Amino acid sequence: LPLLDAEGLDALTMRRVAEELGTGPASLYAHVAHKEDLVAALLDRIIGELELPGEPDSKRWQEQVKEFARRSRAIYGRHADIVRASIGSIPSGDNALHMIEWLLSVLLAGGVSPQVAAWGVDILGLYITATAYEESLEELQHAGGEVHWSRHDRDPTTLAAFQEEVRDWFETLPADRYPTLVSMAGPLTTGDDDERFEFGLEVLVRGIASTVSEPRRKRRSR
Amino acid sequence: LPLLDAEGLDALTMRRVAEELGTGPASLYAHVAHKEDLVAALLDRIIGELELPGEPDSKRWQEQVKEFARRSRAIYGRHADIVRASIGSIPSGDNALHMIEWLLSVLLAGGVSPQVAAWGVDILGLYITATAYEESLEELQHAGGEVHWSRHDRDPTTLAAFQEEVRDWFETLPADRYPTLVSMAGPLTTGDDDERFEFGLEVLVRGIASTVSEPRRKRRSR
DNA sequence: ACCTGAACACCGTTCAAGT
DNA sequence: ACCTGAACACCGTTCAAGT
Repeated sequence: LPLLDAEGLDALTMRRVAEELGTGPASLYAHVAHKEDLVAALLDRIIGELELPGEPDSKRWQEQVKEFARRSRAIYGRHADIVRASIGSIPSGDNALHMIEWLLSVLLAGGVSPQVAAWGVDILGLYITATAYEESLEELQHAGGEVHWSRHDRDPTTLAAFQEEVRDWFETLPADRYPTLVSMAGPLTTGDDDERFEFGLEVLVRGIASTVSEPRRKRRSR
Repeated sequence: LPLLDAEGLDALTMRRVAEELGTGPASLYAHVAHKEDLVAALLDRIIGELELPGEPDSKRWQEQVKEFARRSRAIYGRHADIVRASIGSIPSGDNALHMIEWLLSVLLAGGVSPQVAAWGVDILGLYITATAYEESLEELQHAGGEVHWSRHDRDPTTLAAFQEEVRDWFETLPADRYPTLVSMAGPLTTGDDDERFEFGLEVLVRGIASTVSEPRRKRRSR
């Protein structure tokens, strides 16, 4: 885990792990069948860090789903690009199952149909992991041949400078071929990762909520 | 390209490509700076296969966005797991820029705000590539040490058998720990890739459309 | 400008042999 | 049951040397 956090998934080779443990690479195969096994175990360990945001509450289901997504993203963000290992696999560890169990029951509590809840879990998971993976790539720092992860040196100054650079690039594209791209250089480079993540979350939750038929409003609430 | 299509991105090593071209791996570095360059060129070549679904039409923008997504998915599906190379990078090839230009103008034609259009392109791209990547992993076939890609041998019988297997697995989970998972075994294993893709697309387009304030309906149309 | 052979510094995994 | 050294069959990239 320390090796992963410091240098990322690519540095997590059987040889480096073995070295860290003071042994040779072949010895690891007494404990795991493949490298994949080792990474899957590490991933479930990390998913276990997630604290689910309370009991399903039908009145707050949309906020609960969002809070779940935010926490998931934060945890992946803390562990380099481990999330890459979770893309395209239904995680089946104990911690992952608890997570899915919780998310399903929140959606059901919200009045979402079983089919939409099932597929909704899929698409929310896809969104969270794909976003976290993209963001993990931004954190990658090459320094003297070594690769380092760092979530917090993206200070506002650096981000602003980077966005300005990209905006300039958009603005200098040939306006006859890409008129919209050129004119949208501003919006295209607006917003940090947090804002973008919230936007996508809002789109997804609204889309899922739109499948729920509004219950008749009570004459007097309370 | 034939090597990619037949054996996938992992088989696309500098050595194999060189062999295919009747030369040695070092010779490739006279034409590309890194392997990444080669893969990026291949990716833009493939994005070029996409036929954009006509001029932006404000009355059909939602259907146009969906059709664009379907075609993108289909093209990635035809080329093994090349889409993996596009995750987490803003593709900047000529063909990719045209694609973004078109999608932005469709969203704007639909009355979506510039900011939502910009972020909407992001999230739609994320959805398409992440889905296509997940699906590409399903197509992977190991045969005698060799890896093969095949989109069409997922016949309905095989799919049904696979879904039944997963459903049985869900149903045999401990019901006291995972009550919802067990009771939802049915919905969780319902639907093929096409249905799931359409569902996610519907959710996203509804979510984006929900940001557009409905224009006053004309008293008499036509 | 383009190509080459040979090498460097790595990989995941296997396997016979040990304790 | 667990561990080991050595090897196998690979990687991407570099570099001096060639045309």
